[in-house]
Amino acid sequence: MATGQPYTRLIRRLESIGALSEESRHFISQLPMTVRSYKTNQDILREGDVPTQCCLVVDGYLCRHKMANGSKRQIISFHIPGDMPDLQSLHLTRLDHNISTLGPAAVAFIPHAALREMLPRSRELTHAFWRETLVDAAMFREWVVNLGQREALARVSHILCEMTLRLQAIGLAREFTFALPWTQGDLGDACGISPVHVNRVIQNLRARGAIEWHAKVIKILNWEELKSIGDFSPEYLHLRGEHHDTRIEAD
Amino acid sequence: MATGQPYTRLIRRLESIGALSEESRHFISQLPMTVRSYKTNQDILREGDVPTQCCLVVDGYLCRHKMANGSKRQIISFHIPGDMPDLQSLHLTRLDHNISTLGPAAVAFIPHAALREMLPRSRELTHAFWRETLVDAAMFREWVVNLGQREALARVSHILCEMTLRLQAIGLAREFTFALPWTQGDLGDACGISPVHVNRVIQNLRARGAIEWHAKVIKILNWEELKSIGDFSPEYLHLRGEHHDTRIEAD
DNA sequence: CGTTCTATTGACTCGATTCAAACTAAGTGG
DNA sequence: CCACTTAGTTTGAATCGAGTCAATAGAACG
Repeated sequence: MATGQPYTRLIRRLESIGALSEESRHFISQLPMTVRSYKTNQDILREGDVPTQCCLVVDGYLCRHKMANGSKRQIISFHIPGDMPDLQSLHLTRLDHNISTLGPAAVAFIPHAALREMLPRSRELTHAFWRETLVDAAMFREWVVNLGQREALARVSHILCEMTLRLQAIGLAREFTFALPWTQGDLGDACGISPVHVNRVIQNLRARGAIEWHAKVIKILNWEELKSIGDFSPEYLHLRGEHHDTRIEAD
Repeated sequence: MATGQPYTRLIRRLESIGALSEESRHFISQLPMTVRSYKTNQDILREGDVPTQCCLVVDGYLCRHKMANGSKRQIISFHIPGDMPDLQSLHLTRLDHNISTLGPAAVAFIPHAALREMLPRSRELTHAFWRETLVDAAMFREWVVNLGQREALARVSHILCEMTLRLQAIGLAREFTFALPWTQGDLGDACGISPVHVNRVIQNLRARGAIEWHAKVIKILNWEELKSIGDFSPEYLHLRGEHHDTRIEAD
């Protein structure tokens, strides 16, 4: 996994949903960034915080989560390199959820001031960043559908499908195999099911020959079946290119 | 329910999350709008559509929803006067969900062209509209928590709390009483529970003396208890003003 | 005034949770 | 490098929240 410069990650992500001009890429490469490393399950931001900088995932996985009833954790989104999980803090001062690592991760921080100075100068980048937050919202909508209307087996399959395409879009999931440092408990908190049941679901998927998952590496053995079990259609990801019926060609 | 001009609704909504200058209010009042009336359960936009205008709720309720497994409907958000449920269409060309009425409604349409011309001229309005879409996303996040971590009684209570505050914020829910043209089935599609179970939950809330609901009018009898049952905290709505522990003063 | 949609109630079933225990992998310190 | 500790995975049994099916009652509509 070549680390690359933080801004390379960001450019690649922004380009996965829309074209960027040479000028925009230059603007981004000029943004000041401070990179920091985190261990597993470390909080990066907490509910109620008032951030003065935005974070950008460079390596590893982050998640956003909220607590319900004081103790139950709901994971709201997963974030991969190139994502800016708190872009919203540019316009909403107080954070309404937590941001933490899942597994070790590297995160870059960009001061709000730098972004606020850059955006008015580039309509294309304003557009791109705004759209980034809108795609974020689109994923939440699908997450709502996932939790509200699908049973456990489909929920888990759906999330695995989403991760596959998102990782492929930034070049981190060749051949349908990728690192996934989540515990089964994490996945349960994302799907709204108990860790015990996650385990049963995963064994079901293994028995069907749909996936292989061992030592924090997952391999999708039967993409079509996983999509079908998970009732998955990729339109909501608003990725560029066609329908992504199969991403095999996206080597 | 005084109808008022469409732009009055919009200004009021935008001001419920942040201040607007005189100039901004003027810009908005100059936007071209075409108002149309709809009956109950009419589609305004469908998944896959490529809108060329944004819609603004003037009167009544809209909802956004997606289908899962081809037949199950998940309602993703409710929209009240002043909301612009497809603001995102400014930057995401293809709609990934449906927008329909719940009960009769009046909707104003604003051409994308007019908004695209206005926004670059006003940093405040770009900020305000962007923030509007971010608050939208914040409500989705809470919706995810609601579906993922709370049981049926709490889910329903939580949504009723949310509607109360949102309606109060635009002056449509004095004294904790307001019109709600949803069927129990609609509410079930929003909470991810069956219509039969919605009925049982409502009767439970009635028996506790928490609400009264009859003839499409709901009255919150015990706000504190409803909040407590629904595990409700209003921060995610990002409304202006303090903590909204009680909104009685917001006459 | 019948047609249709919505609300209500009861009985049965099922997916998922909880509790508990066993097992395995991973990490720490001596 | 092993012994100990801790975190994560796996399995089974009992229980429960919610769904489904079905039938009835009531409200709204033309």
